[in-house]
Amino acid sequence: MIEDKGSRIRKAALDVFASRGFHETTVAEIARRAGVAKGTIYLYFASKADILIDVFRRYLDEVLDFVDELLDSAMSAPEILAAFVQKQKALLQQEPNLIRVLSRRSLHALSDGDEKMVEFNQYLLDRIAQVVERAKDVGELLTFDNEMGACVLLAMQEALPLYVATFGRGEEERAAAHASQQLSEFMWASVRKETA
Amino acid sequence: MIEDKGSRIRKAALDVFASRGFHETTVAEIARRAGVAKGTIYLYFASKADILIDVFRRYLDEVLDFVDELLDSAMSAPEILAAFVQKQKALLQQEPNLIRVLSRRSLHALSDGDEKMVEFNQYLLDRIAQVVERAKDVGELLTFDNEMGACVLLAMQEALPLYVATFGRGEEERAAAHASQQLSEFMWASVRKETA
Amino acid sequence: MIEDKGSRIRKAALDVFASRGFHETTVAEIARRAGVAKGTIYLYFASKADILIDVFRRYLDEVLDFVDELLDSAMSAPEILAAFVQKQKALLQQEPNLIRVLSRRSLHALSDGDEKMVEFNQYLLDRIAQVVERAKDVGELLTFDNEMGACVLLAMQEALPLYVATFGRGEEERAAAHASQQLSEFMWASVRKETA
Amino acid sequence: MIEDKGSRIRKAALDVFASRGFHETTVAEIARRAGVAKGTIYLYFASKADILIDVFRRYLDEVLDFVDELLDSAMSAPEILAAFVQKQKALLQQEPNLIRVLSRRSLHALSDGDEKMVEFNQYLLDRIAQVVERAKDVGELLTFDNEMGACVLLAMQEALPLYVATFGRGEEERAAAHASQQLSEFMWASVRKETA
DNA sequence: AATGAATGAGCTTTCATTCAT
DNA sequence: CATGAATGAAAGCTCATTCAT
Repeated sequence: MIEDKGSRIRKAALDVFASRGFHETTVAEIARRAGVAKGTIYLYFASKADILIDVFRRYLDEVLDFVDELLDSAMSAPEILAAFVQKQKALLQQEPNLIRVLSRRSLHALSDGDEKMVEFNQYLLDRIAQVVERAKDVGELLTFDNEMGACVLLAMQEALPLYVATFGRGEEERAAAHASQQLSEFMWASVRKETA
Repeated sequence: MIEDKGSRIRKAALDVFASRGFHETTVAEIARRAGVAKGTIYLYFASKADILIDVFRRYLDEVLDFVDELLDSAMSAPEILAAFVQKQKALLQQEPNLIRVLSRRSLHALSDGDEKMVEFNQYLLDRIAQVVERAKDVGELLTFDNEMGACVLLAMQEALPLYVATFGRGEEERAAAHASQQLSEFMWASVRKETA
Repeated sequence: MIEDKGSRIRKAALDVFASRGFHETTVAEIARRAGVAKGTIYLYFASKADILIDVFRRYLDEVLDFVDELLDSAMSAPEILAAFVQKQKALLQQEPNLIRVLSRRSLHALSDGDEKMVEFNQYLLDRIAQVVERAKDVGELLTFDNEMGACVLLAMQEALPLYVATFGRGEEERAAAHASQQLSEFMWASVRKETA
Repeated sequence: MIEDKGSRIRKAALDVFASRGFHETTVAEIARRAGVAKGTIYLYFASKADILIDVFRRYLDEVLDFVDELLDSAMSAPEILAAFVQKQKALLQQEPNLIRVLSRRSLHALSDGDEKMVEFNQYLLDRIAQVVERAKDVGELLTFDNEMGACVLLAMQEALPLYVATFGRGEEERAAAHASQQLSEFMWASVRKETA
């Protein structure tokens, strides 16, 4: 089964972006890794930046679709949060290099990276705010600004790669599992209403 | 009183890094903004990257010194966390562009940025873990991995610029004040032991 | 028949090196003269210095190969010396600018030029010393240190461009012919045994 | 006895030119070595190139003056040639770095190096041609073009640094003495009339 | 006379992108 | 669809020279 050429390029790009960073990666290197000619890349992507954006968009779309499903389900807020963290962990373990590219905040390496980042964050934060909103409705949560709550919950995700990079050298797999489990608890603890 | 030329360059660089990003910033632009010749920059900094590193190191040193003071004080854990957030807010409001450069995680733009970032994080996380450790000793905290706790608390800081950038457009000042107040509460909520 | 692009660049570089010198020559000028883009040069040569080294190596290889042939032949010492001079004259007339680049000792303009020059000289002097050795065996020569004899014979070659540059302005062709004929005689005179 | 500052600079420049080459030498390095400020150099020399030219001119003047004396003396041609070589050897041994700067043909590193070199050569070759002329008058020499003869004799000088650099590594002193003695003999041999 | 901070022109080299084949 | 030779804009950095002190 010959793999789709676009995917080969995306995969190759992700690998090189992860190990060298966006600016240090050359199109020639991506082409070499993907086993195609330099010119071929431009048949599938408009530019080098476009490859990165595409990777992000696909990742984001998957996360967003998942969040949509969570919202449609009958799960409780802590369950949703836990599922969210699990989903993220699963994605990152399925494509380990994604963690490095996301954690490098590679989008910022783009000249218009801020705009795209803000746009992405908008989508995601809106969805998270909805989870929070609903949880509040059933009296599970503290009183706080939903938007800020969403920001905090999203920001906490960064703890995962932060922990892996800082304390998990050499045993990334185990560290990620440990961190993700703890992260779920922290997320819930930060928003739950204190029990009487 | 004529301002120190090194500071002028640092300030100019911060401004341009903030608006264009590290790689998109040219040394010529920094020089123009600082009102000095291109060559002059190299009398004060070894390279373009060196300017960024210098900005980071100064920021980090200030934060670390402050954390050291907090640890030497007799403050309680929630007070320390609040003070920490306040300090960060103060620094960022004193130099608003710092927030953008830090949030861009510009260091990652450097080829050896990862190493420096990890090193910086090490310092900071160790200090935060100490706060956590002490609070635990006095029975204020939940049981959790100190290191992961520190990661979470540090990661949550990112919520501040995230909120400002996403929801505070046009009223950064007010947004930052609001976010920082909320952030303190979230931080404490995420680690405190539930009251019976 | 379109000329090989590498040769076009080599030729253009030789021309500009000859008129401006190595350091005063810019890659842009070479590109302009060769009718290619600046970047194209780097598809054929690793660096500006590499172009010069390549020119030298090709010249030296041709001379060395010729000397090898001479040594394999049954020619007498004076014949070999004359042939050597003739060969050099031919090369220089075939590519007049070579004379200027060689006489400028452009290799010395390279930071590691000395090492390369010494290496080149080693080859050449060893071969010349062999000619001298053989001639001595048949009793044609004065008694002297072969190595110094080789140095003198090689150094004398410089008289050719020296004469052309100093006294042959405007009639290089004729001057070179005259000088090369005289040079052969001088070379032989300097080493032959006096006839009784 | 405090040394003249101009001499200190000249000496320092000669040392650095010898070890690094003209273009690789910075004015800052010369200043450091001479123990003066960068700006001070420009009180004594018009430019970096001017230092090199000055060194050459002083060397050349000394050689030319010496040749003038030789011509005024009653010495025979071979004696003059030997004296000439001796003089050159003496100068080079008195200031060993001079040999490296001269042999590097540093003047060629100047943009207008050729013009100066030709000018210098003109002076010198004219003087040498006079020696040759006189020797011919008394029937000591072969018949040949005086100018070419002068070129050959001058070119042969290069054999001295060539020998030292190629075969005298580590024992420059001894190599120079040996080479200079042999060189005198070669010079005379190349022009003397064969004795019957 | 001496200094050295400041200047800015100028250079090599890289690499994303194009397009003729 | 695929190629890869060719392009040329762009940028960091050096360093000879100047000049206010």
